Amino acid sequence: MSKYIEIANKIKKDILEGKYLAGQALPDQNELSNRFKVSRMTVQKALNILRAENLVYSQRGSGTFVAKNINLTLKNDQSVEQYVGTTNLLGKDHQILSKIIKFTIRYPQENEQSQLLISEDDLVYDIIRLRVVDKKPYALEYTKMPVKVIPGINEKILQKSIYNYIEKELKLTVGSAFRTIGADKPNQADMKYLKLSTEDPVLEVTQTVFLNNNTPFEYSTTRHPYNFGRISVFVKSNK
Amino acid sequence: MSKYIEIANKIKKDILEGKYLAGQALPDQNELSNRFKVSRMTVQKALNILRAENLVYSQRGSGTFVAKNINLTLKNDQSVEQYVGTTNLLGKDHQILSKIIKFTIRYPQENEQSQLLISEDDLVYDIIRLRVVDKKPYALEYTKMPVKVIPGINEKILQKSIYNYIEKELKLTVGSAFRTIGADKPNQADMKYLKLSTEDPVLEVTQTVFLNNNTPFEYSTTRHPYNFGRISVFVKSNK
DNA sequence: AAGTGGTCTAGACCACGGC
DNA sequence: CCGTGGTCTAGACCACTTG
Repeated sequence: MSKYIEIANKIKKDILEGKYLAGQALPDQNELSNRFKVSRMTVQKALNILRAENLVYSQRGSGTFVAKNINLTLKNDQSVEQYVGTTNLLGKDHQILSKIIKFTIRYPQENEQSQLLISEDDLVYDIIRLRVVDKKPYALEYTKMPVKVIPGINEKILQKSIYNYIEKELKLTVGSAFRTIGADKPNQADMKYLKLSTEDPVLEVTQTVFLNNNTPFEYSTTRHPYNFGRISVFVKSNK
Repeated sequence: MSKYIEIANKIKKDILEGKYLAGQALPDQNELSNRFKVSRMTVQKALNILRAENLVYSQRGSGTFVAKNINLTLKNDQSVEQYVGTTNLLGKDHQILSKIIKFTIRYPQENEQSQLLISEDDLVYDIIRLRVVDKKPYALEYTKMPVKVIPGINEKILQKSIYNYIEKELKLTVGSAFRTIGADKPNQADMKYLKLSTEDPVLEVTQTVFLNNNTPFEYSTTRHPYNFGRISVFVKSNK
């Protein structure tokens, strides 16, 4: 592992253990470069990571300080990956089942072609799954994936986790996701599978998910019962 | 301005102008450092910016390539700041009005103290505003702000934009925000002010917003009619 | 004035991909 | 093998804050 990542992790550990308290200054960069026996540039690369994670912030002429709101930042650590992979999100304490409502392979529609950057000849999986957590309906998922990017999907995989298959079996890495979130009235399918009445709102998340190399591999819409929980997002200004 | 930012902007401009097409390789780092007459480290700092913005991605041994999905990335450029400031979000083409439903100053509740990192003696504004866009109710906003961080709020400011006041008058910079998003049934106030019926869902966004130096200055809940639009988020994996 | 972080250099070595 | 990006150095200068 690179030095700067190790240093970032050490400092991070110190912060989480309370060695440096919220709002306090870290040792200055010269001190850190002496302590870790590296050049100052390397220290700065380490601090860059912590700054990007919002654990610390720096003020020229003054110092580098532990963020005043580390607690929130920690919540966010989960939520960056949160929506990518329902199975991972919920941990081991819960019983997660998937009922496959539809599973076919077909040619893509126009909007699917443009979202997944594929041509009309490239086949896509068309998947509808009901996700059930602790015997309560949790989400109704409409997923499209290009076969050539994610080969070998079958019912057995769909019953477990597509994301585990992608990362563990295909050895691909999930990179980023573009999501839009909205509220909606329940439709017929929602009421049937999520067991909602006409007055129960639905939280809908539509996303395109990309691999590390920027290839889109999933275009999906997920509809949740309104009281399933909330979606967390941490947004950094780019100024 | 620093060299690496100027270089990042130049390359960005080239990409946006289509000089380098989606998926194509950029000139390699040595070439760029010759072309811009800077060291390779400086080129790399420039590329770091573009990578963070998801405009390009690099593959060791192979090259640096323009992202295949620049279009989405551009949408995201708006949405990073999207929820911070309704007025800015919607641009000049629309008529935006704010009706002040409540505006008082009081001592904070416990959850407000912990969200805003203030003590029980620090006063907060307690603001409720109805936001109206093109004569249609757009949002019902419940805002709490610490008086000592954002001094001088008055009704005139509330009728326009709090964020303009913070950035232009107080010369403070908005840094980041932590948001949670959920769907809910409408309550009495929603139905009255947003003109909803009992079957119309509400999209609720609760957020804590921070200044550049990590000081929280806003803790708010905003409730939108379900068909007002959607919230966009771009999420990068941190692996 | 002293101490802090931010930028920049010129060169080195390494890890990886593709030929 | 060569060309690519990734890391790292030792030192320099600058910008800013604080006493």
